[in-house]
Amino acid sequence: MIFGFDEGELKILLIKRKEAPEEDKWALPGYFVEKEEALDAAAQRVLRQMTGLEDVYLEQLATFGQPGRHALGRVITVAYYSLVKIDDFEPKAAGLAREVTWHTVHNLGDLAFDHAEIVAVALKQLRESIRLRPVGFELLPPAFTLTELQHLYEAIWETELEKRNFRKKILAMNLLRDLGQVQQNVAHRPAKLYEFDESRYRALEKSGFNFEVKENRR
Amino acid sequence: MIFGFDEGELKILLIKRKEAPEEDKWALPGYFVEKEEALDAAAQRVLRQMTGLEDVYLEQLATFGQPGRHALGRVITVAYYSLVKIDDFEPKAAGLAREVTWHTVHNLGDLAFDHAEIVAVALKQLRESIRLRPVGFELLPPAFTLTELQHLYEAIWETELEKRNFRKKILAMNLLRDLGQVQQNVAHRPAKLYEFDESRYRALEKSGFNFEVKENRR
DNA sequence: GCAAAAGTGTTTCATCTACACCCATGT
DNA sequence: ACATGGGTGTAGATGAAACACTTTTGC
Repeated sequence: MIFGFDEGELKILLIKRKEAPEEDKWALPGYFVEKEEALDAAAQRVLRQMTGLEDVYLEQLATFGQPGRHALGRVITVAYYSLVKIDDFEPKAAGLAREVTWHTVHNLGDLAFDHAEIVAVALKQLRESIRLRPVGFELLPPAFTLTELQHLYEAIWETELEKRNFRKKILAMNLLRDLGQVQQNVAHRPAKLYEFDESRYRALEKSGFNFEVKENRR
Repeated sequence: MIFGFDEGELKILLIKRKEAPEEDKWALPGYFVEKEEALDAAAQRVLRQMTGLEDVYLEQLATFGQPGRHALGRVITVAYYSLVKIDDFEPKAAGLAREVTWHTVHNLGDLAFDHAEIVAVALKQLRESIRLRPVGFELLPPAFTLTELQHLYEAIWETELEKRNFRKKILAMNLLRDLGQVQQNVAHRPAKLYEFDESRYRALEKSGFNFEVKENRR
């Protein structure tokens, strides 16, 4: 699964299959693991083939192996999900795909095979994951505003957060570096741009710090 | 992986292999998935064959598929872990096993294949899991004391907790039912026995309650 | 009566929550 | 000058942390 964030919405990259079974249905991108290939390497390879991206956040999710989940025989899927910065690439149809596009993650409609279930599991994990680890930043451009970050959490949690407390909480963690720059050409007071300070996070983590964002609803 | 809790220690059930490769090394119990068997069903089957137990907590952990991790060919392992009440059964050697015994989970020594890595991943997940969900009770007998529960957390987290605050926190959740019974034949004031009220937990969960045990070190 | 663990209350401090107004920019 | 979102401070409530002593049993 490839997650992205754009226009305030959590998106997922789907392909429209050009082959049976499940021809013309939307499906998760994926392909077979090679004979002597590690699972992580296979996930990275498929991701690279789909997006051209390397060095992105990639994590194993779960393995799905119900008999009968694929019409042509027993297929066991080791699902991975990755978080990408959505404007780092332009989706192009290739391989199994007739079309490749971003879909808003809520209301995906029917998906091929058991892919709806896989997406549901991924979403559940993603929601937990952004709460307890600073992975949300993987979905944002290198420089972002606090409001963008808040909208990211709101999109993933499907909730609205209280602005002042969210900002206070995030800034109090001391993990964002103020870039000294502001937005350009916006018809309102321009917001400050920040970047995530990964090295500081690693240092704090070692000394027992725990990242946590509370779900402080509005 | 089969976790148990006994004598204040977190234990794991290991088999001593009676066949090459890795003969006579301690290994995680496991076996092949059948041709038309679901993964969950296979995990349950292996667990039943090892312990005779059914209806226990069982959860998929992760999938391990490095080429070369098994000497005789490519083996991909879908690891599950289960939490059992340790005195519900007596381990008996069978199948691949020359011996089957409980081992204290810290300082396991060398394990067969990459099983040490699998145990490490499981431990990490178990630590998170007992913090955020009431799964610790799966490791305790149906009636337990608060001190036993505390020792369970201490064993899994490898830390010491502050007694009063731990008890206050746990009791405040209102998830334990006082059985009105006390320990028998102990050379000190007998402790009250409690049971976990699962139906109350399910109800609270639906109305937005989140189980969480803080790591309040002593 | 002594050893051993069970059980309990309160104060202090930190964090969370709720809330309303001024600021900087483009048009 | 107005519309738009950016940005901030504080008081009150809540929860966490730290602390020592009394109780009940077996021997």
